Amino acid sequence: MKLNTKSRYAVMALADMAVFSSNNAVSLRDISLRQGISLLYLEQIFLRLKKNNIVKSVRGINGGYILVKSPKELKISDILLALDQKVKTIGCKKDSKKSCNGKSTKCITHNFWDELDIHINSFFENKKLSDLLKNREARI
Amino acid sequence: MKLNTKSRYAVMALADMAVFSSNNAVSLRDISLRQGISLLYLEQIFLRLKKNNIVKSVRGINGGYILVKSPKELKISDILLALDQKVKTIGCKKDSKKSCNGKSTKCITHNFWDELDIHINSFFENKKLSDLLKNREARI
DNA sequence: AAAAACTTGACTATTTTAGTCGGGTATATA
DNA sequence: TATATACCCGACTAAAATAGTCAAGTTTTT
Repeated sequence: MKLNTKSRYAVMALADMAVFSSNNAVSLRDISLRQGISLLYLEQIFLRLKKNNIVKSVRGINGGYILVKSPKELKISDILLALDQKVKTIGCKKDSKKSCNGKSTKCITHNFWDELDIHINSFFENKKLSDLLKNREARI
Repeated sequence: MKLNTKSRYAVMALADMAVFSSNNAVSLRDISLRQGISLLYLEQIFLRLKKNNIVKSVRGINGGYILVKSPKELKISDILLALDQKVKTIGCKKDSKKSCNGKSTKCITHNFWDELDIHINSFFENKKLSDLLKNREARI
């Protein structure tokens, strides 16, 4: 089980912004250099962050991106939602359009995966971007 | 983020066994019919469950599989471990053999993913197979 | 003997993932 | 006003993972 790199890099990049923006826009180029993430890939990621109103952009020279909310208010779940389209993580079966086991009732494991889903999502709901920055020994 | 179907089907199949074994071996054919999972696929899954000592097999007519531990003692994490080889779920970067960001220090998000990992794994550690069977409205 | 059921490795089609490419557009500053 | 910087955006692709099948067994009960 893993999150895709888009989500992980998004969290990383936004954390970087939280550290390095001093009311200025932060350019992808700088993030790319500091975090070692491909610039082209970052562009793709920020496109979606922008569409989902996590960041806003400033064009032209000295442009870049700015966090829409403060790190204290930005939930990690908001970030993941912007990239994954779904907070629903795990289901019983692949094709869950039909019922879990092709029958009318819920399958044995149905409630279990629901519980897990809640467990994981509440973690992301309760974490703010600013929480990542506390007590870190690691600086860029 | 999702678990692969092997893991999900394994949990489903073992839950089925917990319900339907009455001290008899349970055949994959029966599980396949009840749960709507391909027999051939179940074979592949049970091979690994057997290797990891989650089930033992009885060959020949009336054969099948038997849970090694009781459902009350069998942790979900044991099952996932048998199929995934790893409980480690998420890291900062794809190639985490090197450090997270190609530098010597830990990256900004490193501790965060570690926390998440613990959060998820403790869920699996604390759930027993028997827990899935409680209060279920859904029967096969 | 025959049938049921486990055993095992190899194989394959499909999907997902990670990431690149190319050709834009906007804007600050010299 | 030229130009460099930086955002914008859809399309594309190579590689890996996934889900599942196939074939050819072996073992054991009846």
